[in-house]
Amino acid sequence: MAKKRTFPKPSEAELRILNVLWRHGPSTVRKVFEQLEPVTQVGYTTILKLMQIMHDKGLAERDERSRSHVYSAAIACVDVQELLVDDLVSSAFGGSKKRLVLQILENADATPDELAEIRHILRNIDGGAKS
Amino acid sequence: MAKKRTFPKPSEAELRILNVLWRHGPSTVRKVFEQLEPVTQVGYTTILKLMQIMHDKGLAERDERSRSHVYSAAIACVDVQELLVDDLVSSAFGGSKKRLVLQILENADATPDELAEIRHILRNIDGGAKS
DNA sequence: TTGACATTACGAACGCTTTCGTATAACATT
DNA sequence: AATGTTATACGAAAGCGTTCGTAATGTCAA
Repeated sequence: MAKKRTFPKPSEAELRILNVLWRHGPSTVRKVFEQLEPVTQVGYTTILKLMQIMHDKGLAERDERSRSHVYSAAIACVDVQELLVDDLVSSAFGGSKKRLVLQILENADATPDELAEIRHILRNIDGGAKS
Repeated sequence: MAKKRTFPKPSEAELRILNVLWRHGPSTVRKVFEQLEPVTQVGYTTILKLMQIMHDKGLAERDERSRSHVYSAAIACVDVQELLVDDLVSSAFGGSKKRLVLQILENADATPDELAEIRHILRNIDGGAKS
């Protein structure tokens, strides 16, 4: 059977940090801080604390060999995306991924023809879920 | 310009209640409780309190004319869905709805041809966002 | 070595969500 | 009217996420 990664759902602040780690690879707290500070306006020790917590939770790994610990994401971006999507789908789309996709597409500017096409393709998705 | 509904992001418990209100229409606390209790195992006064808070926040309206107040969703399902999707997209998909859709479709069983088709259609979406 | 600086560790506070116990009020039944 | 039932209102506690101040520790240059 397929391997099943299981990890806690990252919080919003944790997700911001994960995004930096995914984009920049293994980084010190300072590096992450420098990326986030202009945006979030948050202090250095806050980022530090969050990253320590992420390490405790298993969301991040760290290399302690040098004084400035080097953190890296312990979970794949795509896995988190999948978790969050599943979460959203089950809490706000009645468990149907199809509905989520359709909802997005309908709010976009696609022609009726294109939409019909997509509907057809989507028939595969969502095994038993209602349309 | 288009009307712009603005409301706070519903919490998880609030979303569970909203789902009941959307599905069943205007309901008393007891009705909502009866729907959720088997699933969430939570007490009556908890649901009551939550629904009162939702009323305060403007997420729900209530008719107090009869002793048992009748609550109804003050926001449309599709509006909440849009809010949550935008939230997810900006926090976990680099702001690109296209990436979200593609991610879902790739995890589904669609043929390469179909995927190519969808990619083509998606070119419209996501004005400037990178693919 | 000593002082300045950077880094980690720790603890605490604050806000928000979720939960429930208890009090109070309205209603129904006898 | 008295009693039991059902509703709302209120307050408080517990849990989690986020934030930061401060202490402790390591590093490096003068």
